[in-house]
Formats: sequence, C-alpha cells, structure tokens
Amino acid sequence: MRLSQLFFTTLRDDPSDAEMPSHRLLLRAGYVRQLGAGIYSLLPLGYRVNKRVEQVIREEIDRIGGQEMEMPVVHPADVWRRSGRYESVGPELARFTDRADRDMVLAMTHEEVVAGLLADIVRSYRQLPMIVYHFQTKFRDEPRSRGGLIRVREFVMKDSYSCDRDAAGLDRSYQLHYEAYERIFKRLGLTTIAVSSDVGMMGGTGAHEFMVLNPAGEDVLVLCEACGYAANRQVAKAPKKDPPAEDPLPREEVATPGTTTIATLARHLGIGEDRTAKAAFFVTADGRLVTAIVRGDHEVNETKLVNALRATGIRPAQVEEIKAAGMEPGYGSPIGAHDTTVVVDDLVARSPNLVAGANKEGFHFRNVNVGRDFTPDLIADITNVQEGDPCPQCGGPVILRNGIEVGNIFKLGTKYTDAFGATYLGEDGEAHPIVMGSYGIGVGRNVACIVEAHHDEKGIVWPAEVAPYAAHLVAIGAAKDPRVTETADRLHQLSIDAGREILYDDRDESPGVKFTDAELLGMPTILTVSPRSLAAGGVEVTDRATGARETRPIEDVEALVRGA
RNA sequence: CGGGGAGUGGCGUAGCUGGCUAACGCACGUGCUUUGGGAGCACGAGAUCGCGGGUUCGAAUCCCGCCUCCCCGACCA
Repeated sequence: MRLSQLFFTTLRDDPSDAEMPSHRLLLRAGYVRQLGAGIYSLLPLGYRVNKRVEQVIREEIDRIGGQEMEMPVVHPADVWRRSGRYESVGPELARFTDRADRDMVLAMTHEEVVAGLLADIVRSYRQLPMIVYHFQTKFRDEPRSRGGLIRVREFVMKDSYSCDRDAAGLDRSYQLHYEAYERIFKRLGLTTIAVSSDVGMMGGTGAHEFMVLNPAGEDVLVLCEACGYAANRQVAKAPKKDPPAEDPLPREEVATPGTTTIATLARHLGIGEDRTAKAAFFVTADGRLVTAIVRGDHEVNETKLVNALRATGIRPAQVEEIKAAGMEPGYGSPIGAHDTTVVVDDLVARSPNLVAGANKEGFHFRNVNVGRDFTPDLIADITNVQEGDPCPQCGGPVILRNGIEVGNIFKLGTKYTDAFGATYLGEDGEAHPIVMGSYGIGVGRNVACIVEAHHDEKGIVWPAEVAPYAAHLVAIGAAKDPRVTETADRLHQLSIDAGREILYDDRDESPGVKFTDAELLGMPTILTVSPRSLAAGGVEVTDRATGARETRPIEDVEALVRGA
C-alpha cells in the first residue's frame, strides 16, 4: 500500500479527549476515528489489524473444531422473550420497533439464536458434540463508555457456542476453549490471567474471565503470588478469622451525635472499626428492600449479595424507602425494622458485642448480637476481599490488581436449550436437553489491549502476528538518486506479487516526517532506501521494537519482502 | 442517573469582565528552495464560534432552554 494513497492521516498533537495510551495512539496514527460515545469507525489500518486479530482467533477456534457461521444483528423480540431476557436485561439491550410495529432488539449476544437453531437442526446424539462460532457486531447500550476502544457500545465479538450431550461433554468443550484462549492471547502478545468469575446475566454453572492487568481496568482481581489463586473480586472468597469469643453483654443505647460514617463512629467511641456493624440498603429488581449487614471494616460485595438473594439485580435504596421500613440512614440496623430482607455477613454473625445503629438520629447500640437482637433472613459471605486477606487456597496474603477482560468462557448448561426445546435423542432413545457453553472475545478491545502492552514513547510497536503490514518501506532522497525510487518500487511490487503487501511511504515528505510516522504507525520492520543506504550496499533494516539497525544487501531484502 | 469539565477551520488552542475584518501553532493548496529525524520563504483556501431562543444599536463573549463529548461515580457478558 502506498502511503500517498492510504485513507488516513497522522496527528501531531494529542487529541484532547484521549487519555489511555492505546486510544491516543490509535487516533494519532490514523487507525480509528470516533463517531459518537462508544462508537468508532475503523480506518483501513485499524480494520486490517482487526482482521489480523480475527484470523488468529479463527485459526485457534477452527483448531478445536469450531465451525464458522454468521447470525443476525437484529432479532425479533420474541426470541429474547422466550429466554426471559427481554424482561430481565436492562436498558443495555437496545429495543426498537420495525415499520409493522413489531418489537425488535439489537443483539448483544447470540445464545437465543443458537438455541433456536439447535432445536431446529439437532435430532440425534450423533450430531454432538459441536462448536459453532461467528464474528459479529454487538450493540450494548452501556450507561457509560470509556477508554477509547476498551469499553464501547458497538463492537465486533467472536462468540462461540459449544453444544454437548451432557455435563461431562461441556467440561471437555470448556477445557478446549480454555486452552484455545491461552494460545490466542499468547499469539496476540497479551499476558493474561484466567480468573474465576461471576456468571452474571448469562446464567450457568461456572465461568472464567481472561484478564490483562491494566491500571485502567474496570475489574478488580484477587491474586495470590504464592500459589497462583486468581479470581474476580466479584466472586473471590477469603477465609475470615473468627474474632475472640466473648460473652454477650447487655445491649445499651449510646449517644453518638454526628457519626453517620463508620470512621466517625469508631473514632467517637474510641473503638476499632471491626467492632461495628455497617448497614447498607438496596432494593432488588422485584422490589424487595434489602438490609445488608457487614462489619465496619468490610465493604458490601453487590455481586455476592445479588447471588445470595437469588435476585436478578439490585440498586441502592432511597432514603424514604429505608425510613419506611423503620430504619434511620446513618444510624441504621435491623433492630426494630420491618418489611425488609436482612442479609448478614457470616463474619458479623460470629462477631459478639458489636456497635450498630439504633434507628434513631444520633444514637447507636453497644453490644449488639446477631440472633439475640435481630434475626437474619440470610447469612452469607457478602463482603469484598481486601488486599492482604488470606488466600483461600494457601493462606498467604492476596493482592488486588485492576484488569481488563479480554475474553470469557461460560458453562451455560441447559438454560437456553430448555427455553427453546433444543433436545436430542440419546442412545437410550430418550430426549435430552443439549448442554451449552458460550465463549466470547471482543476483537476491538483486544486491539486496544495489544497497543496498551506494545508501545513506546514514539508510537505503536505491533507484534508481528497482528501488524497491519509486515514492513514499512521508507524511501528517502529520491530526488538525488533515481535508484531510490526504482529500488523502493521494486521491493513494493515484489511484496504485492508475493501476496503480502508492505506499506510503502512514497510521499514527498521530509525524512523526519517519514521516520516519525513509521515509528508512530508501528510496523515491526522499517526498511529505508536512500542514496546513503544504496551507497552502503543495500537497504537499511530497522527493528521497530529494539531499534537495532543494519544495512543489508538488496537481494536479502528482496527475499525478506517476498516472505522467504 | 449524580458530580465535574468542555464544545471556536481537519488537529491542538487563544479570544469569553459586551465593541475593529474571529487570532495563533500544526495540518492543507500553489510556486521556488530544501531532502537521513516532525524544513524555509512567499502567496492562498478553509469557521453559519454545538443548536435554538432572548437581551442589546451591536453577542463567540451576557441570559434561558436543549444537544453532544470527556472524566469520576452508579452501571457493566
């Protein structure tokens, strides 16, 4: 490709609204342009990188037996009603009506369509196991996009679906994907950590997320450097040490004016935060007021709380809702409360004589004991793991790191095939539900993460596997010596003939501009043809990553661009 | 949705306490010079100052409403 003809431009100044390095560089180097919040165009260079990433994924999913297909972006709403997600998924599912006033959705994932196809096509156990996949645009109307390509609303995702006879088959398909993902991310130049994760809206029985460590990551990972334990904080558990045993003391009211936070309360009473019980209030999707009690030195983990409640979602409660149940925000506890579901953290249930709210402005109770002073509806682990907590596997201290999710794998089970009546006849002559798994990788997010991991102060440094072009040919001093253009043209043509075209900077620009752009664009190899290089016997070959530079004979470079 | 910030040629910005023809750097076009690290000179094109309304003799600038984008939070397979 001749740079003089390429649909792109580089920017000398950093765009003002690009904070992450990947976003800044992809904009400056002319790979992407923004159309709206979380909506991007891929310019030819960016599109080419996406295709390269897709190809790596395609090869590895093919390798485990995946069959590529394509499913629609626009679905009739009935398909989503059938699985229950039309109602259960929030506004991130984009809904609209067509000209005949039929309810439609923009697909955010494709489990429903796959399950419907399975019901239509699969009859016999002989057709299983089977993996299908596609690369398709998803639209998720996220409340807030951020970080350039890291979190967008419209994006291409590889999603594959495994279809098995039984749970053991699902385990095998899941394992195949796990291994395929490790190969994919390695080839993409990404260092990932597989963490066990929540199943969220997908439903199912088990899941892993593949995470890239990044300070801008939106997930918090709980990691143990000693034994390798890794989990998303949403589901991570840490053993909580029992507090020293004490006999329950009589409950007594104590004046605590102006202590609406645990920190001020503990200071006021001169006790540790671990001697207090903190109440947090939520409302479930089906309208139940939930009072969550954790110890003052912990915080509520909403994912765990939702799962303990078997709710589809929760939101923070309003002040009026809390008061309506007989509790006082800032001084709240379940003591004397009504019409609320009380969920108590397992540690609180074992902690004697805590300070808790008296449900009266400016007052708390000392010596509150679960069971005696109030009765929980549910006792569960509902707290976040904190830095330094003991690892659940080896007991060593865990660390917390931010991560970006670049891929995930889910054991779905039969949630969707049950809904769609997707069964097969087994060897036993009986109908059985097909057991599904689903496996996603966001292509654009991976591109952004690759740039995050592979750049320097001059620009992008693409790993060879995903570079849009293998080499960037720079012609300098063409006016001084006609052999420059001759040589460069010939190298370019050789690469075309070999079917692996290189990027050719044939522009009438100063050497500085060309070198700077070559480094910004980030091809793994920069080839420089100039009167100087020709006088030295050939073409200068520069390794973008190391900066190592050597002049090599033209025949060598010809072989190089041919792909020898 | 809550809090904060910002919309001025393609990019980055100035102007904003009401007053000349909306300024500067980069990018862009033409010509000449230049050609191994973001060249020089000259000429030139390009902006309904986010949109709508209002105040005023006069609005990029003041007032009201709206839209959009970014950041933090909420949210998130």
